[in-house]
Amino acid sequence: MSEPKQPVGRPRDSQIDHAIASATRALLVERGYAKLTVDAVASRAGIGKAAIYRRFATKQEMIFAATVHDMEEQPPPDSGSLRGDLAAICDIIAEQLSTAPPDVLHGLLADIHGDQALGARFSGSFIERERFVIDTVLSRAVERGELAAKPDTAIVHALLLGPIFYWILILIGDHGALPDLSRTVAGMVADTLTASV
Amino acid sequence: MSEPKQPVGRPRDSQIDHAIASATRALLVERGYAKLTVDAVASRAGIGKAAIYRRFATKQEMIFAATVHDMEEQPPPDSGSLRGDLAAICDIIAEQLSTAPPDVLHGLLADIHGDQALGARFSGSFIERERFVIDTVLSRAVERGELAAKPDTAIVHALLLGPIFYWILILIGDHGALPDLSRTVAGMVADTLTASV
Amino acid sequence: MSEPKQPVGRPRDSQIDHAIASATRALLVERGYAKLTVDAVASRAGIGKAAIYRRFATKQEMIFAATVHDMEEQPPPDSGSLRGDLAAICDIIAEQLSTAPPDVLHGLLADIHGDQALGARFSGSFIERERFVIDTVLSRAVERGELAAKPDTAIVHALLLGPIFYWILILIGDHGALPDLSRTVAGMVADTLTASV
Amino acid sequence: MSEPKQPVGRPRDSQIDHAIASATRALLVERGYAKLTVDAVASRAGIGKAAIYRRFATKQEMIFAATVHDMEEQPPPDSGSLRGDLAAICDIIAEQLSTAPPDVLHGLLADIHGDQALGARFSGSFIERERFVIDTVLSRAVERGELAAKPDTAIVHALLLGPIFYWILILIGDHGALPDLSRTVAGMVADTLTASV
DNA sequence: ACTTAAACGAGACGGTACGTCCCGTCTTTGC
DNA sequence: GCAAAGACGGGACGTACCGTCTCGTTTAAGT
Repeated sequence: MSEPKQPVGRPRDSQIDHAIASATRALLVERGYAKLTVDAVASRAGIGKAAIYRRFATKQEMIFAATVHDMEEQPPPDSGSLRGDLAAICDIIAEQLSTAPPDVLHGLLADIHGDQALGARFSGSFIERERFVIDTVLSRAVERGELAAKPDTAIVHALLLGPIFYWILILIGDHGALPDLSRTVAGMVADTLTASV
Repeated sequence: MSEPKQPVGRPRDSQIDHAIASATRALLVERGYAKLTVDAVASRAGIGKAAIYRRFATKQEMIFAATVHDMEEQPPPDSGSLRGDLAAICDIIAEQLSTAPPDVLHGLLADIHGDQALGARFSGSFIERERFVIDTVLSRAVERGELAAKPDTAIVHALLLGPIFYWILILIGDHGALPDLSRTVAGMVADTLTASV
Repeated sequence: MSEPKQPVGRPRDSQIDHAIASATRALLVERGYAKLTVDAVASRAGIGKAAIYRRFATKQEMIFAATVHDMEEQPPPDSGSLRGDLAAICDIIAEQLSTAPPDVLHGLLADIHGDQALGARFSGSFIERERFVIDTVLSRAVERGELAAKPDTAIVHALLLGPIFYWILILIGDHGALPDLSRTVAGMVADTLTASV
Repeated sequence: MSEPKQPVGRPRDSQIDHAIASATRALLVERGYAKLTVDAVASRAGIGKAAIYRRFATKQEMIFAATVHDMEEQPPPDSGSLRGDLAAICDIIAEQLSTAPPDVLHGLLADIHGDQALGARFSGSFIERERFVIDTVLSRAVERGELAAKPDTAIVHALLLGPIFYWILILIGDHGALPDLSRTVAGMVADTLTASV
């Protein structure tokens, strides 16, 4: 009846999972996305290539796991006001996007949307996580009476994070301007939502 | 003294330029960005690889030329109101982004930002064009008295187009919802700008 | 002082020895020497790879044990005449070589002579056995008065078995012609030896 | 009607054919058959691996071409007597086999007989060449009246070269004894053939 | 019965080579 | 004197196999 799936044979070495992720991240920073090779990751991690391909079907999945998948979950902010919550969400995203080398972001997104399976996993992890955070914040605003009705989460999602992504990914704008942009976006979206009550 | 570059020898065949661009676009649609090879483009176009590399330094430049570069210039809209102009800008962008396969957009962006020269060309063509369009629209709004002062064009750029790009590139959202999103974004930005007077 | 190596712990399972040898032979026939893998042998035998490497240092030793080593010893023939004895020796060898797939013989020989230890074992088992058989037959011929002096065993060995091996291993000749070849070789060598008296 | 197959495109560089063969032979001598890698051959030859795999489907075909296929043709000896001709044939073969590293011979033979296509090519080159040489020598002996009828070439082939191959490949006998063995074999076969008149 | 120590099936591990693919360049022949 | 055809050096990919190494379990011999 139960399916505890007690595994036979030698179990996977979880240290190797970490070693792969670490080596991948280090090499992404050192050499950039385009120059990253699986052999280099294996060599840096002190393991064999087979150990990588036993875990990931392709190089892209490995990178995905080492970056997007391993991002720690962020609990929804709770500042007491919708505007404050939205600003916090923007700040966190801006912070996360700023720390990654810019070509990694593009390479990663290109790979994600060039592979059916990865696209689904991306939606299921990062996108879904953001959706949940925004949804929670909006629900609290409704409870507080700031909003009369909960608006479409997906639309708010795009309105809120779109400008941040665009600034970093497309305009390659000054990162120093990001806090200002965050506040502007958050305020604009908050005003729009409360006004439509 | 003059440099009209009077060409010696057989001139380049302009039909080949078109054949390359056509073959590239066709293969991008058929196979996707990741599976596009220069050999395949040459074969499909019925030409030799040398003819491609005589025109473009890299595969990325070829794709760039066949996609971004060939986008026709759009004059700034002039609907009479800021809100209408912004909505028109959003609609045009949404339309252009919708026609391309999504993985091509990501691949292209990744290549653009992975190559110094292409990045500059992209800024000089697409980005600069949008900047000019938005700047013109904002200036007209100031003349009309809709705005007290012309706000930072780059910020408006991000606020306006960010959500559209995010919807299409990151969320892979329903294209049917794009007109609504365009109107929402344009209204929101217009309200924010006029309110801050 | 004594070294009976009284074993502690679980004793080796002799059924596994047979399972390995059987699986090895079966896979050699089914897939050929080049395609034989240790994993396949283990899988076919229903055992783990460790059980194989506990018994044999290398894949080559395993194959060697499953083929050469298991050949039963043949007592020297005693037909009453040198010619008859030599023909019997040829027939037995031809019979043994015919049963094995030809690529196995070559693979085995290559491995044997590519590995010091295996080469010595091969010399000590197969070669030495043949040498002894031929030596015995020649000695009996001397006793019988068929030969005046015992000729160099190694030379006779080569003269006698060389053509058989060559026919099977190099020419990949018709096996139906082997009895004829055996008789021809035996007669020729016998004549040569007796003529040189 | 004609099929001169006038090739389009850049022709193969015949220097590369030689470079591959030379590098292969050099590395076979330096490292032995088992340690030969395609990458090492490419590196030594100063070429890319693709240039090798454009010419040969597998590593084995490459080695085959560099060794067996490139052996210069030897015209049939014509010493004036059957015995002399046979001895010459034996001497040439013994000489050729002696110069090659022993593990190369075994590895080569194993590969040849482990691959259908290579086996056929081997028969068509080396084996056929020897067959022709022996056939010519036997025909001349018939013309000279040394032989009443031409015996089966394949049988003579095996009788003549078998002992030489066996001595070198199986017995790993002393190479110093080869001239003696050659003479013994040639005399024995010549006697047998002439006696059966 | 209980301990002990090795053997066992399963399969992960480091390493090495394979054969494939593609990029951007170079070299022919033909129009 | 350019164009197609395609060979070239280089380099990464993903696969396969070897011989080793854990795991948790089983089996006998010695207590």
